[in-house]
Amino acid sequence: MSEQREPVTATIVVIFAIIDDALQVLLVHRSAPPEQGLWALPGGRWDGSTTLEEAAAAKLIDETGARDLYLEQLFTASNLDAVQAGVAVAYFALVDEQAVRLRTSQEWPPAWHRVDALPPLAFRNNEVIAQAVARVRAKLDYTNIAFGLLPEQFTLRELQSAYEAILGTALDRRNFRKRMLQTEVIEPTGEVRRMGAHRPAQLYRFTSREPVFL
Amino acid sequence: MSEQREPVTATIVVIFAIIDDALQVLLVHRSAPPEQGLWALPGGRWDGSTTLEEAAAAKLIDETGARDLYLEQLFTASNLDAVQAGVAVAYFALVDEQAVRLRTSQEWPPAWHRVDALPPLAFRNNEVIAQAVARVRAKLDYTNIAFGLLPEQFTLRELQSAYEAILGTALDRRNFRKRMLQTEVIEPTGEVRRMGAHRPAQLYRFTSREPVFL
DNA sequence: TCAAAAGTGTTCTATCTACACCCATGT
DNA sequence: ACATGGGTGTAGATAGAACACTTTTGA
Repeated sequence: MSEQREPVTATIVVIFAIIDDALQVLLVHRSAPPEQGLWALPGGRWDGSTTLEEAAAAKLIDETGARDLYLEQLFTASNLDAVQAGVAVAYFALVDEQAVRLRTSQEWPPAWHRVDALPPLAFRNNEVIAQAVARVRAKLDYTNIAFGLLPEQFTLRELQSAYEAILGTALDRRNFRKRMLQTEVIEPTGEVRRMGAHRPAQLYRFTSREPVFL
Repeated sequence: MSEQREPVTATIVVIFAIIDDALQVLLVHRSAPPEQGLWALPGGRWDGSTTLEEAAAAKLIDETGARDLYLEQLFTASNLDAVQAGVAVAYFALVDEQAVRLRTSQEWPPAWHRVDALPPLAFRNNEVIAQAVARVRAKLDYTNIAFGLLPEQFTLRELQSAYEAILGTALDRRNFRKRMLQTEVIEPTGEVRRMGAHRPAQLYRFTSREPVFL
């Protein structure tokens, strides 16, 4: 019998933001083997000194500089890379791009990539991202998770653009407004935003910034 | 700095069956510390020589003797027990009670317990089971996963009883039949079952025994 | 006064819910 | 013939989808 090393545990995080009216994901450049030179999801070894969720949150804050973000576990995969036995616990996160400050020190800094135009990815990160996108799309329908993607105050148009970017389909303005208000996902703040030569837009906030099922 | 041991990885399985018109879960008795004497979900260390899913499936077959079962990953928890750092990857499974042969050799053999009347459980297995029940309930509505709980052929009444046992609510016979047939989840086999002094019941099968979304 | 985005209601359609009677069989 | 569970259709309510014009502003 050969000596068995204990399998390693890692966390990886799919970080989403809406940028240029598109759903984008944060990728880092691998500067060392394995899979050197490819883009990959941020992640790292877990040493057991925190909970998994705390480790994922720490990674997220490390990459984005932002706090109070939406973070949810996706699934756990074994043997994502063939180098050594282990599990990777995948999370996904939703961040407001305006609250993010990426690290820029390295030669290849982390960068946003549209989910519909991903570069070649390390390991099987394509599948992880695909699952994450599917989960977010599904949850848009029956939860308020969009709060993770938007600032404290926003116009209905901005909220609808976020939905459309994620779902990849156009939505009817009137029906969208009706649903958001009837389900009490959002409420008007009373303030308006003046932007350009047209009627000012009412500003809204999420009635709750905790996850809520509709 | 203290020496860090690599965190351990374990799989645990919530095995469901419909027994006596109730949703029941398979528990094993802990004969050694920690949590000695309590009931717990079956599970064990993962050594990395297989995929996680294979390890969970092996545990399931080991406990039930049945194959071709429905198995799905639930979530991964860290630090479920306080003894050593580690992660537990939880799965849930749906089995047809008629296909199960439990091990009976031990003094305290594995046993079925109704999910609405669980004994004191080791670790935080209550939470794991609660999550599994919630997942199964939700998926009954928009998938065909009930195929995991039923034999090849069954009457509509048996299928409905399974749904009612899981959801904990009564369903309308006519609407239930309509939905099952319209969505093509099941189809009549042409055979009937004679049971007692009344009209024989048509037998049905699932149109697919692979997971399908409706 | 014009351009540009914000704001607003109604009709139609599809889906879900509620509900009661006849049918086939064994004893 | 009777008791038992199996089988079936319709009407009302609800939720979702489609759709066009008026308002407010800055230039």
